[in-house]
Amino acid sequence: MKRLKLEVFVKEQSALDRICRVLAAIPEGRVVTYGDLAEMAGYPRAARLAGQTLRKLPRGTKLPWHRVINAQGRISLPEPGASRQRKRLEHEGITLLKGRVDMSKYRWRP
DNA sequence: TGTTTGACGCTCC
DNA sequence: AGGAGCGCCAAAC
Repeated sequence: MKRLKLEVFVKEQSALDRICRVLAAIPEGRVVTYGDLAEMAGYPRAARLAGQTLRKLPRGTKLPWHRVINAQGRISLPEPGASRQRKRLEHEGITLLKGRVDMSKYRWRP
């Protein structure tokens, strides 16, 4: 908890909290970029923070971490994670041509 | 308190 | 199309 000047108390939220909440809202069969994820979580221009945060997720998480790819439509996660991600994406009907997702088709923007 | 670190992104060329 | 260079920014040291 952090006390602000206006005598108001606000619950402090970590980037992990905020990013996880946005992450959970991404619909099946759609993707977002790291930049999108960060921005939607309230951290504009902090794309790297999104990646740094996803990296901390436990292996067994139910959150759709695999729906986050880079702005070029490519998987950024190094192997062996990349294979797991590609498999999960294809399982949701997201096709990768030449290792790339068609962003004009699958990118989710509320 | 200052530096380093990336599952990044954008602009050249 | 694809790579080099540089900017970005909260976390982790």
